[in-house]
Amino acid sequence: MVGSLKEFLAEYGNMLLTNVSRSQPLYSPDAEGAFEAAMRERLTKLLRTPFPKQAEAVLALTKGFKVRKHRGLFLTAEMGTGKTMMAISTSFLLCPPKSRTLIMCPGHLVQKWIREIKETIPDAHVVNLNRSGLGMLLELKSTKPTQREYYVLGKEQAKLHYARTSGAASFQHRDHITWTCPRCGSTLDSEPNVRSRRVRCERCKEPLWQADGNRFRRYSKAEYVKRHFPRGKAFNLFIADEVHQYKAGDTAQGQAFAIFCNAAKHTLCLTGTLMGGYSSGLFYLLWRTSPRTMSQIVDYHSIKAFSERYGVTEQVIKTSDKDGRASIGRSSRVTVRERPGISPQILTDLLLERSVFMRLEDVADNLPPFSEYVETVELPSDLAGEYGKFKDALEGEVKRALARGDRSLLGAMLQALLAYPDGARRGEKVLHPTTDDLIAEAPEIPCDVLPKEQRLIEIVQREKEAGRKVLVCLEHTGTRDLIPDLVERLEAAGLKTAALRAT
DNA sequence: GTCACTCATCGTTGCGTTGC
DNA sequence: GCAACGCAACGATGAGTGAC
Repeated sequence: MVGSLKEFLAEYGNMLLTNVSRSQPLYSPDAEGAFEAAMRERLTKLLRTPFPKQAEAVLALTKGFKVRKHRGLFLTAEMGTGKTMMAISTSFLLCPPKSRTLIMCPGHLVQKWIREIKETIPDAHVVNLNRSGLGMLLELKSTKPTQREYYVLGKEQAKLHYARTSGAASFQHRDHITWTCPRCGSTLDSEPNVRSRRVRCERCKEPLWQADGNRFRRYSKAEYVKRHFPRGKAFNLFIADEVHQYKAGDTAQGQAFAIFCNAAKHTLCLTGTLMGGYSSGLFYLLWRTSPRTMSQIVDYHSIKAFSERYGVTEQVIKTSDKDGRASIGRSSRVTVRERPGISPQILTDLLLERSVFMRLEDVADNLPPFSEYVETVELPSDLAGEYGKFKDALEGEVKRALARGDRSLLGAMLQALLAYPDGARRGEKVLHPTTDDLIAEAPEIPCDVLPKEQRLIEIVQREKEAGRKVLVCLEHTGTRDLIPDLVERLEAAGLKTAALRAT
């Protein structure tokens, strides 16, 4: 195990240096040639131009697809660097004027993608696929692109399918139920497990499940693309936003990602956190975006072998004496599990070749100055006293509950202790989540303006005098709802305030 | 019969989306 | 607005299977 970056570099630095110096980067900002010049010229046709560092990332990705003929590439960039802008610009350079690009993203980002495409690509035809029904896909199937077409789809809409119900015939007897195959009439041992699409009659292989017409009547868009669109030709480019959310092998989202990778000629994966600490998190993403390379390294069904090669595994051997009637024996059980940690070799073997990494610092020159600091404010003495008593009472109750194996108070304790300092004038009560018994109580503290609120008002007034607007984010906006109290005090101080709620 | 291995299942907390 | 659902991430356990 490696503790710090210093230790990491001490252990792996030489190996990394050797491998990196051996590899020839496909794109270098200091050695641009005719290809880059032509692409830079084409970038000027966009409605808004990428920042210089963003343009370099776009050129590198485009070159990876066009020159090195990669099928899938990764853009791993920190929040705020402009992943959306870079992906849209890449699609502009990569795809012909009559082309189709599919974007899968979290549902709340669909409108943002649509807006940014319209602001960036001249004469783009943008379609919101994140609606129920397959109408748009049916139309796509029978037509060819007439311009640069973009289809934006939320990951939930991509995966959601109809519900399944039993396809077996059931017979109610006086005191029990029996099931039979609807095709051959064979008697079944039990009701079929409809969660598995593989459940079939053992005798005639008839599927023993069917669509449940009494629930949501819908069809997964990914499944439709898989069944009705040509492999590798349905879309010129598939952009998977927040791709780390699709890393699992057999979840519905992971399957949808795999289907769209297969349906498109190229796949561009966007994320801020490509590696979540475990090597296995990259296994299916790499298999689905670079199947040819991965097939030379490890079998699709050998995620464990991949973890052993590129990650950290722990082997636990449990032994126990196990005498038989006429023998003396010892049995052991070995379990191998993956632990956090990734070999740097994964960078040189798989990632450097097909990734662009970008940090916020890289585009910092084009962004307004930014700094973060913590402003600490003391609790008023009466509130501090009550907070201490409340905390002690809660801790005692939680310890007693934990001794009984009841962990349900932990969340309540955390939220109550976080909320009381800001909501002191309302008091705080903690009830048991299941029994509703009163666990602990903190009194209301009458206070016109809390010190923290006063400090916030001073900061907002200072910004206002400098001609700047202020965005204030706070927690506890649901059951406790601290927003009205804060708005009231800001307005009393002569500040114009608007509450922006999620719904 | 033993062993190594895979697969399925359960339970937990928190978050977000969908359907009603 | 609420319930249901899906997902991540982890640990634990038991059933089933094939090689030896």
